[in-house]
Amino acid sequence: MASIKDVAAEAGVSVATVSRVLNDHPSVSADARTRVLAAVEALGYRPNAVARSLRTDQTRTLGLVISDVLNPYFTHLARSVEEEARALGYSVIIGNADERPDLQDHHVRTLLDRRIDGLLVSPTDGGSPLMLDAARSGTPMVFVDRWIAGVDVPVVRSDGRTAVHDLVAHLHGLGHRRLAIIAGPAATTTGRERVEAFRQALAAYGLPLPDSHIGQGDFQAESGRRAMERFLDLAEPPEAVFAADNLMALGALDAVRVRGLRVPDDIALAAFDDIPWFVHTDPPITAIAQPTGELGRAAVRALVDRIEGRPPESVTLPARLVARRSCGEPASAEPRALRKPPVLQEATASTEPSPATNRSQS
Amino acid sequence: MASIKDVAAEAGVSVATVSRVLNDHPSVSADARTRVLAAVEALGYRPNAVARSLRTDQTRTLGLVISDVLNPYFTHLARSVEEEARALGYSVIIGNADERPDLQDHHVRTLLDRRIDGLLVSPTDGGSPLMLDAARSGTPMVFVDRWIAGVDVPVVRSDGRTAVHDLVAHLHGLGHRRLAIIAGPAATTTGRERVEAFRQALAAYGLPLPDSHIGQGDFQAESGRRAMERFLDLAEPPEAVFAADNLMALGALDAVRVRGLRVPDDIALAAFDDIPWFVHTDPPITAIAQPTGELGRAAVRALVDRIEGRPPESVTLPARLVARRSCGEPASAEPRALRKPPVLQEATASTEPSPATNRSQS
DNA sequence: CTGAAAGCGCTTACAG
DNA sequence: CTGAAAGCGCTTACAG
Repeated sequence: MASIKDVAAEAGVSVATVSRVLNDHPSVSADARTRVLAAVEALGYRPNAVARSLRTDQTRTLGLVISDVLNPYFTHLARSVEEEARALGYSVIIGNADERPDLQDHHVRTLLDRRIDGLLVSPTDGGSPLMLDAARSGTPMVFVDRWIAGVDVPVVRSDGRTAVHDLVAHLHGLGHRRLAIIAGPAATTTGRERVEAFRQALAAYGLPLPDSHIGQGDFQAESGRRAMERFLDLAEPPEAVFAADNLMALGALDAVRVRGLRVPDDIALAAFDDIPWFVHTDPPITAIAQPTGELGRAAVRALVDRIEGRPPESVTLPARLVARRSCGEPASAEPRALRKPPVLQEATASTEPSPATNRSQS
Repeated sequence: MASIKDVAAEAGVSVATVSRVLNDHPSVSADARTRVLAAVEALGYRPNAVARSLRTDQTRTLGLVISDVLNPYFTHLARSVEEEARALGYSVIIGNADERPDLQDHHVRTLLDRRIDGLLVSPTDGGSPLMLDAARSGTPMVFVDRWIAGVDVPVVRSDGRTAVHDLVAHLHGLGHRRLAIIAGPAATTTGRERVEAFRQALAAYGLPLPDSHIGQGDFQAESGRRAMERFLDLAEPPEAVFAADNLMALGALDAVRVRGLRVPDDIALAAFDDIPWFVHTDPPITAIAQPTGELGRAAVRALVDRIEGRPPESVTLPARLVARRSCGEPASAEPRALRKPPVLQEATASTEPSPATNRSQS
């Protein structure tokens, strides 16, 4: 592979001049420039990014550590992150933690070793020493979706509180009184918050949330399945179950089906996180939708602000309830306004209609 | 951030000794080793991977350029690639081409600039000059899923021919005679092959495949939707439609639903690529399943063989038909053997039951 | 406008 | 077993 020396030799100039041409430095003669460019062309020369990074101490690369690539919510997030990063001249390296703190640490370490310019993370847990060190030692960092309390890192997330209240109102309106939740890990902010919001909303209706109606999940399908099985084994099973993420909802749906029962006839089901497939499941699933694409883009902007010395902004965007058919909604409840099928919007559009945003300084 | 010099100073040895300890070089005294290790610990030192790569001319990184991250098939593939790579001591950087040749080139270029040790690609098109150059210039490379003819690059893929024949037999057995296909781009091998296999299978039954029954898609949902609309507009619409990938099937399902029609009552639908959600759609979708995880792992092994100087092997694995309910199968046709819900197997297991494999030298 | 030189943080023959 | 030194491919003050 041709190096800058080869180019310099071919063009009859010094490597310094070649470097200047390559970096658009103003003080290069037109003549030198054309000769260098010709040499670059002739040799098919491409600068070695590794060498450049070593010298400049920047990689123009962002690290993104997500909790689970197989979760469409995070896939969507990752995609929007990469798009925005590319628009700003950065590459992104994705690390998949698979909801495992050890794997998360592995990726953080690898990313740090590669000297990425900044780190975007959606932590799987309350923060390993490594993660905390990274945050404190000044590595530019931004939390997306989930965050860790007590560290001075901007957070870009969506607030599902209002939407959860809307959901409970919706369930109540449909006549459901015995409500249950399949929660995410208590070590994650989203795991805790969704249960809290649910509990508060129930309280507003004077409804109880007994421990037997809180299933402990880990955001993965299998745990949703187990939690739903336990609910169904109860002497008096819940009438409606709210799964704190889409994969647990899928597992729960499985559990219901395996018993030969039906959603929503035998039990209602709703999920946090809306994904294209929820339109097509049997029945279509009522869910709380986050502005995922906008979240990813805002996170990148915050991180790049931080990297480039501008004050980064924490951002909180609202989530919203999308009522479909899995809670026993009457046929008319299917949102006719969404006739343009969401799968296509989500899967092919690079920008969602941007929702009203609440921004708050970090 | 502490450098090797700081460690050397702290330990009272030369940087060469520090380097030897870090790289497990045998000729280091026990004493020096302990002092170095202590210094590393004390300073929280982590070797700079950028500097190491520049010096050793290897990054221990693989590039993976996939056609579309939002496609669960590729997400699954990417995950298994990362797992196997990690097991072999490599990192992987994923580039999402979004089925766009220009974006694909962007990622290949970026990856090459970073001097990744090898490249795994599932080409979106017939091969840009850049891609061809890379292949010919000796960059270790392996094609996964899709490939480009005429270049000497090992291919790891699955052969769907038999499964497509099985599908046609299945459709024929259910009484369908007017069959149609939503094809992938002719510029991709999988796009062409699936149509070819379908055409041959139809011929075996003496069934025609008129041009009006070949919808041209691009592997994305929107194109499946449009193709299905055109089929439904036909004076005599097909009785069964085979979508050449899962996203186009989803789009097609949408188109059917929007017209107020039902699958399979009004029209049967089958898809290439099986994904966890197909179990839960309404109706559950009959699909051709690839051994995706095994494909990803085999591709990594082939690439690493190539990188480390061993002869790489092309691998072809069989795909298989999974009959469900979307083609008008009788209720008993739902695979009871699969009672353990596929969503959980796919989403949480890291290894599928390994299918019989056909291996052929590249 | 241009080039010689230093240096980024490592690894690795070479000499001892 | 150990260290001094060269060098990987760049960029960038510094001097001219």
